[in-house]
Parts: sequence; C-alpha cells; structure tokens
Amino acid sequence: MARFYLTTAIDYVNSRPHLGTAYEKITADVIARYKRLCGIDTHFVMGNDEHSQNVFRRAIELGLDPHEYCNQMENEFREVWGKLGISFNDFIRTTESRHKAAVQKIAETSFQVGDIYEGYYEGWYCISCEAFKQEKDLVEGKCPLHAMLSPEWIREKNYFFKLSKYRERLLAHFEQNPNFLQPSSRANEIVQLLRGGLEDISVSRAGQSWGIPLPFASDNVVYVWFDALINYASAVGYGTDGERFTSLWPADLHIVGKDITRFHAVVWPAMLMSAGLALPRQVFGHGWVTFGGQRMSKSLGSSVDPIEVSEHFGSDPLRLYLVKEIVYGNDGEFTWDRYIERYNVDLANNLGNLLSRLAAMVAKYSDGRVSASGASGKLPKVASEVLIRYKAGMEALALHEGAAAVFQLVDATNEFIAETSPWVLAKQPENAAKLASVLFDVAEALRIIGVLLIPIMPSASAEILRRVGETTPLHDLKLDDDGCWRASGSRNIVAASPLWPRANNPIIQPEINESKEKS
RNA sequence: GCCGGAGUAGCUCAGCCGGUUAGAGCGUACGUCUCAUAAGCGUAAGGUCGGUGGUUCGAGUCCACCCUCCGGCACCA
Repeated sequence: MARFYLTTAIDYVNSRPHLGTAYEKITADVIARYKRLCGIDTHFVMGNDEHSQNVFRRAIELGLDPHEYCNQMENEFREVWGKLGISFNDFIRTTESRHKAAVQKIAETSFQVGDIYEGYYEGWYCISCEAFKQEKDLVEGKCPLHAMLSPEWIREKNYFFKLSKYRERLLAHFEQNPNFLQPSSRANEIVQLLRGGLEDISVSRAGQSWGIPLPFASDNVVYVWFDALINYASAVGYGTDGERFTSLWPADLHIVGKDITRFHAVVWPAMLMSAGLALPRQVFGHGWVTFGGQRMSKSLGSSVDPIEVSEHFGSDPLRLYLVKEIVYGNDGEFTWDRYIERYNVDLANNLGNLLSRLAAMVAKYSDGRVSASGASGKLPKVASEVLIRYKAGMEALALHEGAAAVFQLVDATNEFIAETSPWVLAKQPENAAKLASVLFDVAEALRIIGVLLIPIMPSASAEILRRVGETTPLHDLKLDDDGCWRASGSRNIVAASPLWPRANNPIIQPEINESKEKS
C-alpha cells in the first residue's frame, strides 16, 4: 500500500496557538486527509518544541517545573488542534526520551564522521537570560528583557556542525530536484544563498541544563535547530525503532512557514547527509495569515484566536476560508467581514441552500427518495471535469484551486436546477421521468461534492453525505471510486434544518487591540 | 546597501511560454423563477493592467529606468 509521511513544524510552547499557527496545521491536515481519501496510508506528525531557554525561563517565572509547564502547554495545544479537527497520527515533544535518543544518535554519528568539531562561539551574552543575543535583538546595546545590565562579549567553547562541507551536494540536490522546495521562488532564494557560500553553525551551548546533552560532551546541550529538526526522524523511530523508521523514512512532505524554509532546505538536509540518511522528498514553505495587514503577533495585538473564530460557525467554515481564500504559498488576509461574507456566500447561500433545495423538492415531489433513471443532464460531465481540476490542484499543493473546483460544481448544480425547473416538471405528469432524473442528478452532484470536501470540511462532509443517502462510512470512501458519477441505485434524501444558517446579523467583533505606535 | 517578490475593476485576487472586444468572486443596478436559508438564476455598469521610455506586426505579459509596498540578507522558533 502506498504511504505518505507528512509533518508540520513543531511549535514553540510560549503561548496558545494563534490563527497563523492554526493555518499551517489546517492546510497540512487537508493534505493528510486528501491523501487518505486517495487510499494512501498517511502518517501525519506534529508536535511541540520544548527545549529553549525561553521556555525554561517562562516556566520558572510561573513557578513551574519546566516539564510541568510543557505538559500544560501540550494539553492546550492538543485542545486547540482537536477543536479544529486536525487529524495528526502522532504528536512528538522534544523532551521525550525517543527524541533524545534520536538527537544523540545523529549527533554521535555526525561526530564520528568528523562533521561536528570543537570551536568557539562569540557573541553578546546576557547574564540574566543566560543566553547569547544577536546584535539585532539588542535595544541600544542592551538586552530588551534586562535593560539594567549590559550584555557581555563572551567567547564560549562549543561544538560546530560542518554545514559548509555540504554546499556542493546541496546545490546539486536543488538542481536535480526542482520540486524539492516549493514554492519555487523560495527555492531560488536558497540556491542564491548556497552559491554565496555556507558557514558552519554552532550546535551546542555550554553550561545549560534544559536540553539534550551531547553524547561526547555531556557539559554541552544541543542547540535549537540541531535539536528541533530531528523531530521528523525521532517521531518515526530513528534511534529507537529501526524497523519503523525504515518503513516511514524519508518524509514525503514537510510543511513549514516561509521564514524557516532555509533551515529545512539547507541545514536539515545537510544533517541528514552527514548522518547517512535519505532527504525528505519535498519541503513546502507557506505564507502568513495577516490581520490588519500585519503578520499575526500577540505583542502587536494582531493575532486572532482560531477557537474564537470556530465558535461562530464551527471549524469547517474556518478551514474552508483558510484553504480556499488564500493562495497556498502566498500571504493572505483574514478579516471578520470577509470571513462572514464567504460563510454566507459559499456555505449558506450556495452549498447549504442547495442541500435544502434538494431535500425540499425530493420530499415534495418524490417521497423523499431519488432513483437513477439513465438519462442525465450536464452535471455528470461537469462533475468529471471538476474532479480532474480538484485532483490537479490538490496534487500540486494548490489547495485553493482544489477547493475552488468543488464550488464550481456547487454553482453548476444551482444553475442546473434553474435551467431544468423541477417545480415546473412536477406539474406536468408527462415529465415525471425527467423530474426523477433531475432530482437524482442533483443528489448525485451533492454526493460528489460531499466526497470532495472531506479533506477540507470533514464534519460537514459527513453530514452532507448522510443527507444525500451515502451509506458508506466516511473513512471507507475513496476518491477514485466515490468521487466519480454513479448513475445507478436509489437513495433516501434526509430533510433537516439548514446546515449553515445565514448570518444576517453582523458578528460582534472581538475587540481589536490597536497596535501600539512604534517609536 | 544587496537579493527577491508585489503594485490589474469599489473590495479580495486570477491572468502559463507576449496575440482577437483584460477575467473571477464579492459588492452595486436592473430583470427573473419560486424548490430553497429574502437564498437561486440572468443581464449590466465599472479597469489609460503603478509611472516613463523601449523591443516587437502586436505587451498587463519581455527590456531599462523611476515611484510605492513587502520579504530575505544565516545560528531567531
């Protein structure tokens, strides 16, 4: 059986996830569910990144043991992902022993082949933070968190990874695998970077307790990327379950934010080369969800709570909005006005209303049941064209195109009803066969719509399929069979209250904090 | 400063390798059906495609310069 291993970036546990973070998980989930719908054995991994001095400090501030703090954050994250319908198969935390084993194994392997060596790292060091600071992070030469103290220029012995050694191999990989990093504009940036040369990177810090010790130098803990990136391997058994690792590695797709594509497209592949492991097949760098024109950020007051959004209409409309309205790979704006607009148009007026129209007509004209009659109108052809466009979009990670294709079938079905006017046919006994055919076609189009929407709106799809009499359980439906027109059988059509009531009253918008004027 | 991206109808955006009257959705105006969630369907108005100058038989689509906005420029997840 074909398999697909998909990951998102693991998240820093500094606060509850905002809509921007949720966007990444939702789009990845759409891909995962799409692959499953295609009958592919899909393994979808997410997780939390817990080793960081910031996390450690935050826990201390709250008077918590860091592990305890991370446990609490895990629960919060899991709760949000659960409410958004994220169907991950595994959730990895970097403090888990399986992760520690993998990091140490890769570090050891890399060390053995001579890719990790002792060196000196220099920089501004804030004593209170117990961490090095970048020049750009300092405000007037001071640590923004501890402005009372002047940072010190410190030279520390730690370990470096020979990133520079892999420059040519990485360049060759980019040349030979033009789809390795998407969107392609990102790949161009990376190639430029590689041509310009690579510097070795520091991969450890001395004198810290919160982290994974280097196996060959236990007074050093592994630093940031050399820890976090390895989650993709540790989650599938590297260092703990070789058989499992062999069956799942390499990853087919890493979904990450565009800001960290470099680490996934340069550092991570180099680490894998050093450890003698295969590279992931593809990395996709998505854009930001902006709010008020700005990237979501708690400190700027430009963040939106995904749970708050989903409490209005449910998680499905939010998922649809994010997938359909934002070109995957580009930035996209979230506004409450536009969100409500799309909800009303796509879901209340078009798809939801279509479902109601069908149910009412079938109840009135056909005793709640539709049967295939042989002759069909234009919908089978439209449906097959839509299926092709849908698949093309999803396969190419143009998720917005896949989603848009489904709604082309919704539109065509509403048009078809207007063109055939079943209410007129119903008054003409001689047109009974025609009427039956029209009603069946509409029901069948809706059934296909329900199937195609499974990855995007899983809960709503289940309800749509129930109402149009699809009896196969959701997880048994397969795109290549059930996404095609079925010109046979008869089905009960369930009449029920509107799936998405029109939102006529404006939502009371949550207070938007004015972003502070930056001086 | 360097590199890259973007600037197309009121709004949000499509426009691949240059080719007939520049597209979609929403919004607006008008018309229309009545099965439906005052939803559906149809028609129309609306754009000198950031600016200037080029290449070309022909440019939103290529080139140069300029203006505006955004991102990246490496140890920050």
